Amino acid sequence: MSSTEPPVARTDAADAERRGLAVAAWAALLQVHAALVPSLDQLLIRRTGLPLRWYDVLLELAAAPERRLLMGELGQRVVLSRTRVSRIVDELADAGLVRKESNPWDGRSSYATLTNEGLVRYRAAAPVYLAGIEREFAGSLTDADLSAVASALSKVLNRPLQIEGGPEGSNDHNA
Amino acid sequence: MSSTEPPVARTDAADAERRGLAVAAWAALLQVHAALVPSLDQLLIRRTGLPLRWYDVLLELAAAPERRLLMGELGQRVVLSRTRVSRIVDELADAGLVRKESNPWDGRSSYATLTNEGLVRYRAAAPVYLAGIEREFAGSLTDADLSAVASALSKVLNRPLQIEGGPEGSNDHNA
DNA sequence: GAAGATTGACTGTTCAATCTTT
DNA sequence: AAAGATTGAACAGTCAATCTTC
Repeated sequence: MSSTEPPVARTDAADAERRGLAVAAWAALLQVHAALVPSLDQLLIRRTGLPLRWYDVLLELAAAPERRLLMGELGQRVVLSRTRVSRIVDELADAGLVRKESNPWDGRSSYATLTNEGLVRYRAAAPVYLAGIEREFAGSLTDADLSAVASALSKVLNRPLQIEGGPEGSNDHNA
Repeated sequence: MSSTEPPVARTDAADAERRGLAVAAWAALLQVHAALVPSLDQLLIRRTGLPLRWYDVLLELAAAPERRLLMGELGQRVVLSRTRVSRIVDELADAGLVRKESNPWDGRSSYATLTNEGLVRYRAAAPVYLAGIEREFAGSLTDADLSAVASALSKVLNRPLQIEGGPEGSNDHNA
């Protein structure tokens, strides 16, 4: 197994330091997420009546070409399972913020289309959410901090999915 | 860095750019979390039988003075609600990895104590988790990236909780 | 039979009410 | 009555099975 290792072995000390750095960064990410997501969710609900899961969907629809997307496309953009998209769009349709329309060219798929009221509600919520991000997250950080975080985390995302090699079990947790 | 605020009001253009940076960093954090947490959770379950929520609790107990913590302390360290700590510790007790003991000096509170088996299982799981973090997260990043992420996100955490000023509603979402 | 989507049952989390001890 | 913790009911999210259309 020499191919994935540096040409010269790292020292144990360097390895330990590297691991400490990795854990510190990952732990901080988890804690920030755990602290801020519920807080921003509550903020949005209090001030706009929209929970975060609704906001995310409305955001994608508002940015889409005809203000509509196929359910599958929508799921990909919001990083949601098919099941969850289905359920959330149902909630939004009940609330009148989204309309479900069939696709005339392919009867299997269907569109989620933003209604006028949905657009109004989204536009009212956007500045609240942005202000929340600034207040709870970005407010503590310099522009350089923000750039560093964005660029580092983007690298993580743009990496081809790591598949674990091994005999046991399947790992299509994202299927 | 004489102050965290600019001496003169920012221009609209600078504001917009700042907001874009903040949103990009926040969005990247959410996406990394959404992609990696389920993946690491599955990895841990497949290879060690411990779900991530168990691992987090075992980690804190293993690092604690007598390998035990009051339920409340435990909740604070893992960033979990009282209810959830209670439920997870029950699961761990059923599995024999933790023991619940009463506090002789204060009958209201109770300790969660790591059992020998719990310690063994934790020690077996730790390298799996660390390797997962390196492979899925840190592997894409330089040491400088990791330091920048850890330092920036720590600033967010160490900031005194932001309380929203305003007449409406309470905001004790973390009570 | 595969793709797109939905449904029912199950697991996990949260909210409000409760119990006990201080 | 306040602090520490737990419980039951409601809610959200996931997994496997299903339905329809291609």
